[in-house]
Amino acid sequence: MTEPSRKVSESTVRRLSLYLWVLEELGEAEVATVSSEELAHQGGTTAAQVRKDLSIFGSFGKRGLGYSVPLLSREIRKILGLSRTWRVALVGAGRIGAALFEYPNFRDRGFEIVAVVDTDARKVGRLWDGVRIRHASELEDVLRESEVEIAILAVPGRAVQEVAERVVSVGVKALLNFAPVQLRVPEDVVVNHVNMAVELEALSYALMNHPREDSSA
Amino acid sequence: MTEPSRKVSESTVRRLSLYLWVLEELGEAEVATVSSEELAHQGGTTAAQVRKDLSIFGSFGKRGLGYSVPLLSREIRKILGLSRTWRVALVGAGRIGAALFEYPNFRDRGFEIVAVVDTDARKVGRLWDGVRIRHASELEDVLRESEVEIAILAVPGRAVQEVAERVVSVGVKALLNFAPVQLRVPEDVVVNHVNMAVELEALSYALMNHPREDSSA
DNA sequence: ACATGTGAACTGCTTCACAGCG
DNA sequence: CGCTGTGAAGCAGTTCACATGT
Repeated sequence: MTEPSRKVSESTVRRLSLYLWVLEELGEAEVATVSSEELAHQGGTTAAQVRKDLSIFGSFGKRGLGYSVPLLSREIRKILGLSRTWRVALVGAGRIGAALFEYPNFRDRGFEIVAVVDTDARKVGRLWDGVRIRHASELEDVLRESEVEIAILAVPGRAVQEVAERVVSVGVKALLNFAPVQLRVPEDVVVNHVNMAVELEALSYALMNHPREDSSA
Repeated sequence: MTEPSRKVSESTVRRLSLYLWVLEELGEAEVATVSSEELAHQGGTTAAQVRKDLSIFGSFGKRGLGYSVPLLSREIRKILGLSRTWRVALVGAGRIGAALFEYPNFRDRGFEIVAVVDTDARKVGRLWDGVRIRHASELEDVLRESEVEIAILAVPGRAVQEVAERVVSVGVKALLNFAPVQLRVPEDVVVNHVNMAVELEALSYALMNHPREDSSA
């Protein structure tokens, strides 16, 4: 069973993804079985949380024993929708785009980049590992031809809202946005953000408010 | 006043960072004043949330009017600790590292990359915009010499825990980790993660469970 | 009149603690 | 006996609604 018994929170989904990383590492190390305790430790959370997260989708463990590593891996893959391949477009072939394209974990996890577009005429026509870079003016055609399901937006902030609208206009329902801009999209489109500036600024805040090892003592 | 009156949540900090992006855009457009309503709209949240977030740190608005764009920008910069410069090291000069180095928003926001290290002997010695790439074996020395406060870890997953420990050993208290691995660090060290795989997998989950526009009707 | 600032209500995530089962 | 699975309790973050101030 992989039918959630209740509404699933965003954070639960993210943790499942983390558990999967841990499980695959354990799998490579030929570990057969793992406790919620151990999974929690390596995944940066608590044992109770692990059990709660998993229990939403079913009972995958054996009492007194723990979870079978290969079985739980398989179940989480199913839950997250990673037992199929997703067709992904990369919009923007700049530095970030290039880095993403090379990121080995994407393909391993079933995300196949089937289309790349850019505005830079010098890049258009080049082959990136078998994928020909097309011009951004053809964006809609490319997305349709390649039957793209997920678009990664790696374009400058000022361009991203317009790009998002064009992507959405051809029926793409999932976006991963790297620009530091909040996208406005229709309700039925899911957007996730990777905002490195926000993460750095959160660090800045933390440093400010946790002055090194206290000097008042 | 920028003293928080109460415990500040992680999410509040992240939203402040987003508000700041919006405010700076408004500032460039010469907008003088903005309501919580408008800030919320552009920042992807609600008006009440905006007011709550800001009220933790003080009263920056004028009733009946809204918030002064330049004033609020300045206040949020102060709150987030962006009125000073942070000395940042980039550990790992691969694709992701290169992309980060070029990311213009970092420098604009006061994050200055003052050191770069890599394990690849061919890269060592090269100058990246005035910063010489040093060998990873010298990591600790480099961090000390350059008085690094924040380390960006852009190294492969299998290496990142060891790198983190070395970075922490010389007193760096803030890490931004790009590897899909949960880091174990001492309590007084802050770690933020940028995990593109997790974001993509969350999209996958969302797509699975929100089949396009329902076919049962 | 209008938009902020905020206590109070609400919602939902996390933690606890233990019953259930291998 | 050990570890999972889970209702119940606790807590944190969000939303509501209005008093406050300009």
